Amino acid sequence: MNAIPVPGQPVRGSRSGAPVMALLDLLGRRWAMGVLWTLAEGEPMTFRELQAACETISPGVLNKRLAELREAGFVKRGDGGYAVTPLGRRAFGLIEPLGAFAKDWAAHLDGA
Amino acid sequence: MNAIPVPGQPVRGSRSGAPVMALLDLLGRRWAMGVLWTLAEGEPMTFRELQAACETISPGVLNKRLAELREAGFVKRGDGGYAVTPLGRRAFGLIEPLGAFAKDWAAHLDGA
DNA sequence: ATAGTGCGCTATCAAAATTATAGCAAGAGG
DNA sequence: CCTCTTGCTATAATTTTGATAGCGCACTAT
Repeated sequence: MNAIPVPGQPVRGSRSGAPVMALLDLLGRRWAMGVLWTLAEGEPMTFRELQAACETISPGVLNKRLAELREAGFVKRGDGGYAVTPLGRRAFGLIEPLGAFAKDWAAHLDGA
Repeated sequence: MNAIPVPGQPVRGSRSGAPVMALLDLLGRRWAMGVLWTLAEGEPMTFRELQAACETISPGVLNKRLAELREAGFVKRGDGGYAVTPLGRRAFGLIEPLGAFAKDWAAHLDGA
């Protein structure tokens, strides 16, 4: 199985492994931000709840993303299922504004 | 060729096409955020400059991401090459804080 | 006119990631 | 024991991405 991108090591997109590039690699994987988003809004959630909330994710991918997010320290397993860690919550705080922006974007695409 | 995710249409991750899910689909594609980031910092850039700045991106993928980002209204072509649009700059403004966060994350991974 | 040079890509094929689907193993409740 | 739920694993099909070659055009120098 392949490891998570680690700052300081070469990652997809940067041989130098600039931290931000490692993070973009990690979060840019399909579903990664979606899982974090969904979980942050409804924690704690069981595997199947999460799967249902994500509508179309497959268990293999969900499991892989969870493993990565856990290894990265954004998500943990506890009572009641999966939940975000404090670090994960900070990450979510950063992507949350995308929600409002997305609405403007939608309007932009309609309008012109 | 496949279209960009559009808010209001089913996208990967949401049959309802919540705007944020469409945006996460678009930006979650490999290299999408990296290209936006790189471009926002060095605009305007030619295709080849961008390719060089991204170190390991292949021209096929770069071209595809550029087409998507252009269709989404985040990037445009003008004199001197590609540049971000005002909307794209706003998007960049949202992902830029990930840079600082990534450093904390790196420290977190080291520390514990 | 001809021969370079750089640019924006397209073509092609291999490798990797993602998807859909089936279903197993373990624990709970009856 | 039987059934149900939960957390995943297995497998194969499909899509995406990655690496590399090189085309067609514009421009320049010869």
